[in-house]
Amino acid sequence: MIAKRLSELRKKKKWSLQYIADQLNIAKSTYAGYESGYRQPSLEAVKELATLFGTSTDYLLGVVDDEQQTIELTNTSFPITVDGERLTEDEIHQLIAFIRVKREMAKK
Amino acid sequence: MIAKRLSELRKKKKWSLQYIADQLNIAKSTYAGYESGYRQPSLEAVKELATLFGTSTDYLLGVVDDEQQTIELTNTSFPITVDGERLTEDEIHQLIAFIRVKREMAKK
DNA sequence: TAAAGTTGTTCGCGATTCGCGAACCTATGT
DNA sequence: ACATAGGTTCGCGAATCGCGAACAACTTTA
Repeated sequence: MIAKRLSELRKKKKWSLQYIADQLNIAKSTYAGYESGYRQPSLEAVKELATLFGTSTDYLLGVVDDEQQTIELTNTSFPITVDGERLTEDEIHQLIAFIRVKREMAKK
Repeated sequence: MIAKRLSELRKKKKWSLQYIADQLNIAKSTYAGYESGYRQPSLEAVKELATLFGTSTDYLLGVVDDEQQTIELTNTSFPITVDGERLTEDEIHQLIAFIRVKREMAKK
């Protein structure tokens, strides 16, 4: 599974095997092994690859199928900030209302 | 890192080494090696452990901490949705502007 | 209370897998 | 034609794996 995901992500980014190998400080053939399924990356390498590709290890390992996490504002348990300052519950509700009104008006 | 996390999680759940080993179909000594740091679990084992503990591989591997992740709107790394519908770049900018204006007015 | 389990730790063993450079092919550019 | 870059595969030595065994410290059972 990780082999397929790595191959897809790399092609999407149009990166070469050598480039990724350089970023992780491993041999080109080593990384090639990851993509072909001939080798399994170390846990450390998996972490670095997730960072490099801007995705999660859960995605690389196939635990989840979404490359990127999406944040649903109406149902989020995460703190949300603007300019580093956290939004209050009320502010988030205002933003949601704003978006809903905006969309409703766009329909007419 | 994974060793520490596994040990913490197992104790929190009050499970024995043997119980986890049975769930993963590996030897007790093998799992013990994971917790002591003497061995590294396979990628497959990491996935199964995340499922068993009800956590993410990102947490097990130490990519993220248990602390809640905060989403900075001005640095939108994730897609954001309201009622399941994704916000456009413009909409996000409007929300940011809205919050900034609101804060500025609150100062006066 | 003696015997039988349970738990967690560590060890050595054989087998597996790792990471590497080398070699090779194809395509592209000089 | 030659050089360069990307991608694939191979064999090698070294590192690591997963296992059962053995052990001490408790806890449970008879």
